[in-house]
Amino acid sequence: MASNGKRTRGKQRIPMKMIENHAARLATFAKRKDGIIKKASELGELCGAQLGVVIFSAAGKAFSYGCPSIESIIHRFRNPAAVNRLQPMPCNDPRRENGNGESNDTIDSLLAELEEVKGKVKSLKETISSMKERAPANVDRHGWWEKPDANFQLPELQHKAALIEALYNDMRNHPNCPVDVPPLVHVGFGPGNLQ
Amino acid sequence: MASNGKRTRGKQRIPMKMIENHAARLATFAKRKDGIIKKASELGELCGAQLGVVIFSAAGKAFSYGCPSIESIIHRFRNPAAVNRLQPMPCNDPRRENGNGESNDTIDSLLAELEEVKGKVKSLKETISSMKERAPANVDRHGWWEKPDANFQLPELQHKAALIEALYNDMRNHPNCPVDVPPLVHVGFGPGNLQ
DNA sequence: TACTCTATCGTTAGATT
DNA sequence: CAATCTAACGATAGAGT
Repeated sequence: MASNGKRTRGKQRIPMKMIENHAARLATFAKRKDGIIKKASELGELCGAQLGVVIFSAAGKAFSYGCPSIESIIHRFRNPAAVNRLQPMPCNDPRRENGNGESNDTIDSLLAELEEVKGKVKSLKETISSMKERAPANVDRHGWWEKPDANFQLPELQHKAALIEALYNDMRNHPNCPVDVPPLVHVGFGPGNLQ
Repeated sequence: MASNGKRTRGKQRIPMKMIENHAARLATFAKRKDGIIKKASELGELCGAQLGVVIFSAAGKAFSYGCPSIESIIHRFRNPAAVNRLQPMPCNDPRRENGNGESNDTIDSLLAELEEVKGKVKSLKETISSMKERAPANVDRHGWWEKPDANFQLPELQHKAALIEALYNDMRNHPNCPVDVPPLVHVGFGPGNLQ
């Protein structure tokens, strides 16, 4: 606890040199490795760039990220002549066989690919989390945007209705929305009804 | 100039999809490419990690960063055995089991784990697909369940409204729903209006 | 076109669990 | 230890030059 009233001191500036404390160095490595890989995936998505990142921890563990794949990036980097034939993997490339353009012939590359796929799992989970942001837990047994199933009870229906109303009102109040859209009538679902 | 008194609007959130505007895409590419390379150099410096980044712009120009060099990173990634001699192998590293670095048991278990994680990726992608099932592409720039942003135009709003109406009707017709819930009035959004 | 300037957003250091 | 939580710091979208 900081000496002032705040719960933490927040992010602090650190000198740009090897972090001496072992635990702090490992923690920073894990966070920043994830941060770089996220930035890399965003650059690929936003700008249509192809790029790859390979990171070895101080302990020697390999991590990688590649768009469309780390192997394709290394191959392209090594073969500038092939630069203009980027999107599809060349048909005569032996690595085509596993469909991902990646050769699996060393344990290191397997470990790296494993980390890469685990990273995908993480980012997919983050995607799902952001999709669910408007969804309180009790409505989230399946996902509030789905058709309610037979087990839905009234409180859940009311909650779901409130979320749908919020979406509808987002629409109604949108600047490009025609002015005469009426408010949503919510008899039977409003907080004052059928409690 | 922003409509309020401020000189700029500051950094604004942008959707994580290909930036349509060509100039904006180039500007973002240049900034973010530099940002990633800076982050990479910091990770090397702070944590003693070895890492490399290779980036191809959409136009095909290559950029790279490596610590200690991009070539050494690619070489190490491709030739784990050679580099592993330079650093002590961690005691819990599966590669220790076999002096030649290629235990079939290890490879088999890695392959199995890889398949397992790939299966997770597949099921997560299916989850996301089912979440998006009601979302036609033109409304899906962010995800129709999100609040519409300022760029939404009328046709998208109409489409979004139709989807919200469908949800509302799922509610109304649900067996546990009170019978007196009125139909959603959709003047201004229905297919016959404001086309 | 590339550089500068701000305000805001996303990242992350440090503490806690 | 890995995950979570804050608040501060650093990266950057958009506008201007």
